[in-house]
Amino acid sequence: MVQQLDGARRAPLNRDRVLRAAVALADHAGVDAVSMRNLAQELGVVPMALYKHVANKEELLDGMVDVIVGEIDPPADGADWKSAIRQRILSARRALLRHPWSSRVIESRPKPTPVVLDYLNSIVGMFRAGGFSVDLTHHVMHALGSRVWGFTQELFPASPLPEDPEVQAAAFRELAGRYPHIAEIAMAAAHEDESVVGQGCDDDFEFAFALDLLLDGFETLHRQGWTSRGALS
Amino acid sequence: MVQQLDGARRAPLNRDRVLRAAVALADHAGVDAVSMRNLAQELGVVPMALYKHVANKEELLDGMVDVIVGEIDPPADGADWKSAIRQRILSARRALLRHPWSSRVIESRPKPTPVVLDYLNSIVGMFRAGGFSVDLTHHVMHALGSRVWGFTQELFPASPLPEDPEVQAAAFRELAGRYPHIAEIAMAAAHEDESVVGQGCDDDFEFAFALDLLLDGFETLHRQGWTSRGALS
DNA sequence: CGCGGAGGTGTACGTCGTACACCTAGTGGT
DNA sequence: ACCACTAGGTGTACGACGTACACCTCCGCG
Repeated sequence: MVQQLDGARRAPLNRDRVLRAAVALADHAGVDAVSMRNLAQELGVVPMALYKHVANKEELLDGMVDVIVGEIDPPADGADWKSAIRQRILSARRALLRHPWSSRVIESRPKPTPVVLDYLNSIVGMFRAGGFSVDLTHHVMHALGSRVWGFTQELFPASPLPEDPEVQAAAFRELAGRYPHIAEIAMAAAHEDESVVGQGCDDDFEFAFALDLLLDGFETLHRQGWTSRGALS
Repeated sequence: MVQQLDGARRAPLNRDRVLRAAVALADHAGVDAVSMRNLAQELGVVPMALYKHVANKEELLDGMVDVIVGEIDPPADGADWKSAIRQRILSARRALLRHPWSSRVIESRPKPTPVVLDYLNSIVGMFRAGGFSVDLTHHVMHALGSRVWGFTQELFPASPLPEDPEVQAAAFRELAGRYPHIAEIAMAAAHEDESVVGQGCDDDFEFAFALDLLLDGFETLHRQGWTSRGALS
């Protein structure tokens, strides 16, 4: 029988438990709270114990990304390339949004893990299966950039609006004075979701807008038999 | 007269000198080397002295971004919206590339400084001056994302290739085995610049490719009188 | 003359990642 | 039955880091 003489003996750690705990910690306490020390405490273990399962903190972060990538749905087969890729990327986006810290972490990784490469490889494959030339596929992947992950950098990182409508109005007046054009489009966003100065933009809409713009562009180029030869200066 | 009794008395620091020194330090030693301690040493001063000119490290980083944004050319007037914006963004890109660390730092800033808002405001204004509706301009800015700054996230962060061609070939064979689609497009990139396995991609080409794809898309929507009303589900 | 403030100093604290030596319990070989 | 080996967990320690706080030292102004 399993020995548990002196109280409940902890099941031994393993890489997977460490990574999942790290993800959970980041989810509910923010990614900044993910220090080796905090994480160890969360697991009821001394900090150095973690190093038996991950080489160092960088590898821990890589592993956390892998966990998120693991949540992305597999490709839907039977669909045309465009909607298949669209669905897949939107699935990636859903995974990312479940873990708001993950886009920042993904950006920060200096080199892709095998799991990441698998994902990218499969996206590339979907373009190829759709009949895209190697050449076009290459450039198209670049054009997608971080959007393959389902996110775009926020230009205005959505600072939470002040509660007091008085203060809010004042802040807005100042904005309008100094940055009239920004104020104008901020207004438009607010009107769209019919609140006074709403929660800002509908991020999902913005994402889909940009994604579809790109995919449509890709489709056109593909149909035209675009090659980089013709485009080079 | 200026006192300099005991040897050359250092000219007093000021915010600007601090920021410029920080940029210079990041340029030649990498952004990770920009610690308050290192920076202070570079300026021949004790770490805490910096806090008389910058509130804290976050503000220092903000200031460094401002320095870079200050290097972006002002809008070229007299041109149509499309080429004016194109030029401006490519100028931003040139500024960024002069300081390779800056895209990472820009990404990391939680809220935009006035200088950044000025830049964004002026880009928005350029779309508006081109006749874009407030509505379309808004979405178009989102679609641009980090590309207004002149960068896209690198999906494959360009790890320096190993010197030894033997090792290089082996690495490539493994890549080809596990990630055939990626290998394929990597090959294509290599062929384009006609080296065996070249320095990888022509980033400038990739950037312009994606930027123009977007700008063309924007133009089409603009001409069609696109509004978000019609696009909503 | 004196005093206030701008600018620079020195010390100290808490946090971080992690190197290194150590311990411990369970396993396989003989 | 023994012992060596090892995977996993511990404890201590070091050198970064950002920065709070008390202090000093001038300069210019009244």
